[in-house]
Amino acid sequence: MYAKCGCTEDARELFDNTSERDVVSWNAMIAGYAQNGLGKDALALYEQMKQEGMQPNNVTVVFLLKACTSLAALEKGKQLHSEIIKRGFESDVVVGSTLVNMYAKCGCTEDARELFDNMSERDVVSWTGMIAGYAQNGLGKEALALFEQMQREGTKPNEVTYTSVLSACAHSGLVDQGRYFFDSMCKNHGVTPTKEHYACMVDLLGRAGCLADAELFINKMPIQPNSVVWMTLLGAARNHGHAEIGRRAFDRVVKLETKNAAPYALLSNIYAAAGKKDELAKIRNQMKEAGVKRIPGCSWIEVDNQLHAFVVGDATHPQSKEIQAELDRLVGLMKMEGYKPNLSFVLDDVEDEEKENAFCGHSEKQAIAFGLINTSFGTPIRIKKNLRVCGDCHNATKIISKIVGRDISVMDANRYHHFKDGFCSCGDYW
DNA sequence: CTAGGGTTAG
Repeated sequence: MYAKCGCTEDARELFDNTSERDVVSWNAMIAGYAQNGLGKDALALYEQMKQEGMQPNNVTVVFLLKACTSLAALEKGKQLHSEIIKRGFESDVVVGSTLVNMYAKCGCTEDARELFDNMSERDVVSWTGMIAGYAQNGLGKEALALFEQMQREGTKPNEVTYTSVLSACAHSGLVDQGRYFFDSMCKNHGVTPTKEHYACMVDLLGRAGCLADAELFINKMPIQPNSVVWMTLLGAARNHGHAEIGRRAFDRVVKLETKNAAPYALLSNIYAAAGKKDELAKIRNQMKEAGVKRIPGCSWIEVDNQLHAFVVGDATHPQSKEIQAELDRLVGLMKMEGYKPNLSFVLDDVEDEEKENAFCGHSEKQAIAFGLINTSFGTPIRIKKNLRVCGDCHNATKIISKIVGRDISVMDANRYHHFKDGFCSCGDYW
């Protein structure tokens, strides 16, 4: 009960003081960790569980898999998979769906699909999970093909399925298909669009650069648009450098979410990219007046399977020299590419205030510019390409993608992005 | 024989 409410510490105390613990108590505690973003603790507790001779059941492994998914701990997930086979939990629909999800979210869509095809039983959740897996990895066509197959085989899509389908269209630039599915969902399948569906449509239109359409779409919504919808538009305005629409979306978000720093960061990005220093300063002031605090930015970069994290302002890390060398190399590449540094690109002699400005519009290039310092980062997340950049990373990704001449994948504190053909697919990753 | 799986945004 405590664990479900997010009070994992209280739950743990109670758990530790319970003399007779059965599988259900262990499951509840592991679930508490896994569902509150404490994947590592969940996995650690499982080690303890095994040491104490307690046998996991099919419910235990579902939570453990969820922990692996949130940590993108693919190797651990694979170990669990073999344990699932050994213990005979494989045929459980829920376990199967969770496994498929784990593989897909770790970027292994092919493995996920093979598992999915071999499942003895599939329900609407299994189908939706696999479709979402494709969507999150930018495989829009595969997602839509599976959606067709699902219907052919007689499973009726529900509102979550449609959310995944629309997200697949958005992440793959399938604008017309997305519009079609949105319409047919209402007319032919009796699914009333929710705010999630509207957010997907705004994302779809916004990503494709149809910002005016996206704004019009919001203004015609029959339900009250929430902050997520406006944030989606603001994000799209940032990505396409549209200051006017960005400003309008920003004003809406700030009214709905007074303490969120994200809209300030996004609007700052727009103004910084457009060189509007006056506007940038105004936003900073407005943020101060509203008492909104910036969450320190953290960016990661992976080069040849080595993952490094960067935190603004931390110059004391022992590995800072090696990282600095790697950053210098990347900066050199950028310059060769004819990239023109803006704002405070030059690291050593920036004023503190400039740093603040840039931090407001924190982006990877600015992170690099500040010589943000590495802290080595535990388990590298599996990725097919050997270079990754993370952070509030849109601009940086474009640049670095161009430099290395191929698609790259990106992560920030919460999301995994894969850039392909100018579109970015995002999924939860952290 | 209860628990457990899929969705949106930056």
